[in-house]
Amino acid sequence: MRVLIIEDDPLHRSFLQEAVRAALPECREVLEAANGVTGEELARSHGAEQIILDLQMPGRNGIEAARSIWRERPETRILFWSNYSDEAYVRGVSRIVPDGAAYGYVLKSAAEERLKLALRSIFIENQCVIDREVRGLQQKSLGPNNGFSDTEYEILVDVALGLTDRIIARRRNLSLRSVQNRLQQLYDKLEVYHSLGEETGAINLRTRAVTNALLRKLLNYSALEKAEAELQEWLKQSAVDR
Amino acid sequence: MRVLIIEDDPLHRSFLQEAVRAALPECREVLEAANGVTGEELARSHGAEQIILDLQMPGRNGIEAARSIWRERPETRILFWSNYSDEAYVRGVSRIVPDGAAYGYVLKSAAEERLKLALRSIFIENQCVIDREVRGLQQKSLGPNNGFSDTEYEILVDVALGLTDRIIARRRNLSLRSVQNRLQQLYDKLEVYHSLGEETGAINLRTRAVTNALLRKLLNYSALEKAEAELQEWLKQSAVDR
DNA sequence: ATAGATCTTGCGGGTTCCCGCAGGACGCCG
DNA sequence: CGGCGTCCTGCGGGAACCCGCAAGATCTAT
Repeated sequence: MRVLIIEDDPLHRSFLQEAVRAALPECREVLEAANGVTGEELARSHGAEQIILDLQMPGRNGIEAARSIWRERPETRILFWSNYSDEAYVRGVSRIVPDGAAYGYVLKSAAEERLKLALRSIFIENQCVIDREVRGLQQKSLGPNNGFSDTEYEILVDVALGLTDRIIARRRNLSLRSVQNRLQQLYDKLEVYHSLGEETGAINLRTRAVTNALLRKLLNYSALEKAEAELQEWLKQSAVDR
Repeated sequence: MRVLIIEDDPLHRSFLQEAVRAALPECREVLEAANGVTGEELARSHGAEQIILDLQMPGRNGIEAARSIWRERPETRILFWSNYSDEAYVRGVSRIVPDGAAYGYVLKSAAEERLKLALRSIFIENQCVIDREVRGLQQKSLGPNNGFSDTEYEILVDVALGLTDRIIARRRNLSLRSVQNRLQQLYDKLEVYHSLGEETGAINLRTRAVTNALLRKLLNYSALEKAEAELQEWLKQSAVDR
């Protein structure tokens, strides 16, 4: 067996190296990469089947790397190893995991023992291991009760990117009014109205919705970065269409 | 000599412990805290005069901790030890450092040797040590040429918090039109107009300004968090006034 | 199949935003 | 002192936003 570690922090990298050697004695080689780009290259050139992946890295982040790795070999087993359980990350991961793939999500704050257990479960038993805390988020956020549906999330992102209602309508193939309806749902769910004092009209709903989403970690830097890239792509595309 | 380490990541904590012991043999005791709150308590109860402080921590973050520590004992020597050189952090630190205080800002990605040198310079020689990269940011961002003046930054924050022009005017003691003038400067400096395709009117200037600021790390989570707290404070205050 | 819930769309209006224009206040310098 | 640049301020108008109302469309369930 061979394991690839993609992690930018050298301390965490050597810690992972250590943990892998201890938990997986059958592992005969451990590769290391310090960022997303070289990580992908290594994964491709060595045909890595077991990967430990940090989500937050400068440049190409973990989610992008995972997506392109899984696109080539969906059976790759990936353990996400992250500092945070931001809803933006959790959502991003859920969105890209292929059907039936074995993966894991363990927080860096977890005890070393948990990490080792997760390593064996995923890489040997081929089972999913999701940190309890992350699991809770998944259920809450993906259930339609309290959380945000995919379409609502799309609109939220569009608003955050600074698109006009009209452009959002064009991009998502909706009428202007429908976009505004969805916006109202958003304002409701994000509790934009109560976020300031009771001064009516004291608030710009649009930007406040975005910062509320940021404050509750529904959005974060890497989500914005990714969304921005997709938007630029779409802009090029739609310029051609017209 | 006694050194206090405030850092949430256990790996980095023990690494710092090690580095301090190696670089400062005259240090007879090293205290550790895993978050801002207990860090402040330890600093107070032990009268710590040398502190190594992580900026990004859950809950009470490094900037808040530093501010309250420096408020009590401005002669405390603090080494900021951070993953990032976001302009938001750099600006936040510059804003709170007392006159003549010795402090340092070293990135976690720096070589171990740099860290040790910085430790000696700050804690023994009482000299400031600012990472080159951070230094560059400081000069660029605080000079009025290319960067943002304090008043512009204030307005940017207010916009990000979702305040209306009218409320911003009231908060900053300006007329409505002045606020809007400043907004136009902001849109200009943040290059809001060119951030999308040349489609005129395709863009909501207000929210786009915020995300542009986020994307270039002029704002980040902890800056928003802090600004939100100050806003709530002001809301209470102004409710009393009225 | 019929009723009810949910989603979409159009219309209309009140409000806020964005900004050009122009007048006034203040400091600087020859 | 008279010009000049910079900032603050008011006015006005076009555009975008927020949202109540109401008529279709779609889907579900009994």
